[in-house]
Amino acid sequence: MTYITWFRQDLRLSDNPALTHAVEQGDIIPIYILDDESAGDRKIGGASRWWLHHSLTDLNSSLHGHMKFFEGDAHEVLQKIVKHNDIKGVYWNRCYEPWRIKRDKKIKEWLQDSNIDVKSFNGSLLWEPCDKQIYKNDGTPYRVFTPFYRKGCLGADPPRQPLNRPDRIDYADDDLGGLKLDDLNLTPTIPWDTQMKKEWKIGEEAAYARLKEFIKDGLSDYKEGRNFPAKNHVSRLSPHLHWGEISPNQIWYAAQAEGENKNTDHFMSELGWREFSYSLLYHFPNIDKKNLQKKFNDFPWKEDKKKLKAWQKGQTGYPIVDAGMRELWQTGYMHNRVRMIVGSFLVKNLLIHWHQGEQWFWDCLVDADAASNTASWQWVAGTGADAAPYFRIFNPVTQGEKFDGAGEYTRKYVPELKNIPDKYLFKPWEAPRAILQKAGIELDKNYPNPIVDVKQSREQALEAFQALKD
DNA sequence: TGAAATGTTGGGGCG
DNA sequence: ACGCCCCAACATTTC
Repeated sequence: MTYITWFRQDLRLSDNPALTHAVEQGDIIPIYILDDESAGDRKIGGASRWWLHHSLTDLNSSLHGHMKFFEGDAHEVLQKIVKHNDIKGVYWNRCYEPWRIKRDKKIKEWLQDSNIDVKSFNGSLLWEPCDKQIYKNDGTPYRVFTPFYRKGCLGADPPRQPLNRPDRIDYADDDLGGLKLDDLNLTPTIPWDTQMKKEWKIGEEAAYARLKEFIKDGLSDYKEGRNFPAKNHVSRLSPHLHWGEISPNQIWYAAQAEGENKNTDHFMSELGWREFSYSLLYHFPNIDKKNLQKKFNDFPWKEDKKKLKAWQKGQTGYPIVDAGMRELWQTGYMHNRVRMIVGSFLVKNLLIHWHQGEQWFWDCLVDADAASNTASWQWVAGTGADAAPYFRIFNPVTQGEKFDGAGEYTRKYVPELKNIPDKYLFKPWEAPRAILQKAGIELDKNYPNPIVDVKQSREQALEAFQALKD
């Protein structure tokens, strides 16, 4: 009896309901399908492919090299597998991107019609968006985070306790063929991943170690510390969580075990934001393209390729913005506080459409996630559910001074400003000539002048937003 | 999970 | 001692 475990966004052995179910049935064949064909314009981005490669390497090694790799339309791939092999069942953990829901539904129906046992499980969310417990009393989904989380999530049945890793896994002899992992061509042809390699430890064991380390070093001052990008007080679990190297259930209960206080509560509510994003994507499947608040549809966004490029490359002349964008480029990650700052800058100072930012993040982030990325960009743009109000515009100078006062983070990623005094670090254009000279800075030579005036562009944005209301 | 403008308060300098 | 002004510090309002 042979059962297929189809790994997708659940690249782990512990707390994996589909895997646990499969090994209880009999011998398994673990498979992974790189399905760019069904993904439309949501093909996995560059940095994410890099992560995926290493995560699959790790998982395959935990599976003693038994993983089979495929590429192409998942439905067709599975049809071929089933045709040439005696498969009794196919199991997976659910994904929630609209294109995956559509695809998986078709596959499920076809397998049922073919009399092959098929089951899907919840392996990625604490509360699934289809759970009627987390709808409002009137039967519609929440559009505001706080009641969604407090009343909806916390009022519902608690999340599943994490499952143990299966004691033993029996592998079926198979004749599937399939590709080698390297054949999926997930790693870059030009070596832009040198720094990323140094930055991350990838895989299930590394994810769990990161969780333990965060709980030991970061959680106790999470609520305040999470705002300071130079501090080590955020979990950095997002890529592990996106790829399912660790489950939200494992994180949830590990945090809860530390006892209730403002820090654990706040950290757990951040998992709640992830749930909220998934709920929004599920109920508003166009969220990656359409403004949730329709009144923004007529907003006069600017087309400005040059400024967009300057933003992408970290050459805006605003040091905290540039530091963030360079962190992203070099490491595939950006600290949350800085994500808000660079997002606000793109949308509200450059007046460039949030789609542009979202797409850049999609390609550059190792934690790029259709739900979190689109919901968060809509949030920062003010177009989304429970969004930052349109008039909330971050001042990159003030934010830098407030959250990176000593400049440790900014100087790390913008080393050309290493020697400028703190007083001028976030506004070098205001520094007296002598100070710039002493610090070895020549504006527009080795560090740009601001590409936009924040005060003026802020007023312009407020005016444009105001016009929408009228 | 803002920022800037505006309003309020209270301490200290000073005639 | 007192009133007046200044202004920093804090609070509130507005965008």
